[in-house]
Amino acid sequence: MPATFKDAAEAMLSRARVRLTRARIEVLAVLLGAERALTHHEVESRIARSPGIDRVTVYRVLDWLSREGYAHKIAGDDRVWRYNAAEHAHEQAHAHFQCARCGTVICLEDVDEPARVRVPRGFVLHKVVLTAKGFCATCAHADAAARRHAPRRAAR
Amino acid sequence: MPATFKDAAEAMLSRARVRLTRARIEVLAVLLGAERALTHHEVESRIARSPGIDRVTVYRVLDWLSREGYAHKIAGDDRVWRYNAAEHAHEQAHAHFQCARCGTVICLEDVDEPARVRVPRGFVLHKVVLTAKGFCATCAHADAAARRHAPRRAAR
DNA sequence: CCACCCGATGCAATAGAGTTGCATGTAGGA
DNA sequence: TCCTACATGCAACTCTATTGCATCGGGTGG
Repeated sequence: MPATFKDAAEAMLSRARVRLTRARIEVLAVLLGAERALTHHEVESRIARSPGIDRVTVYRVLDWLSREGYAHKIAGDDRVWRYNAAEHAHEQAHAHFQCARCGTVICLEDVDEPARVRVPRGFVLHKVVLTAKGFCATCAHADAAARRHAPRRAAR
Repeated sequence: MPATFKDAAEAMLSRARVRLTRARIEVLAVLLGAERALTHHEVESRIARSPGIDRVTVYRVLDWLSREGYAHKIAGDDRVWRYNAAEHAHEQAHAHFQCARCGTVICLEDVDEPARVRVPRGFVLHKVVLTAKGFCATCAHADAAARRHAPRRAAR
């Protein structure tokens, strides 16, 4: 992890009323340096080197980052939270791709439009989330290979 | 739970190569009689009366129902699976509303269009899921009331 | 109509993500 | 520099869901 991410993280967090702690800087730096959304576990292991920050602290920092708007908290189909740095404040058409095989989550950029949604009477709509599901490149290859060896057994 | 749901469940499951067991009928009947997606826990307690079916069996039956296409398995933000009977085989623009306060999930009918999504090279897109987030009617009321009493403290 | 077989079930133990309570440490303002 | 509110470490805990294994039973072949 280049020092630049740590610097960037520090710069992002340098605001009044925000406590600049090592844990926050390190975690945000990890998120900034990631090419995809990371799970708590992944964040933890990418911090590993250096004195080490407690599991629980990482949970709390991730939670704090998402509450404060520095990160997005994404629920996957595997019941695991994933986080990514909220670089571009894409408030509107927010979309993610989720691999049905390995769980990988990435942010999608090319999204046409949010699509209008009507909710029942009395309900309040806050936002609409688009989730694309399928296989990531790695898993698409693996799946294709598996099918070649056992063409009868389709990969669910 | 009217007997009609149980009958309907039994009719749906009466197919060759499908074992018609009490657990499957009861669980599917519960889903058919539900006005919204139910958690495993809710399904279990709605079955409660009558001899009682094991927790694990309910898990396995729900899983089986979703694998066989009789139900949809929905991942919520609270790390709890919710299931609803797959009455109309809405393969395309599938949309759910999810309450950010109580977790309630319902199926949405009024959805404009699936919205085109482009995925990175090598990725395979299976389907696009629309998730609307906000407050259900009950929680919208509760939130409004809470704001009146403590207007400074916005609901998260 | 009955016996047999494979899939379904019950029960207990286990897995794994995330949370909470409490004592201690520390960032940052006065 | 001192103080205080907030952040952290540690351990115990919650909760949903899964797995192993012995037993049961639905439904089909004979």
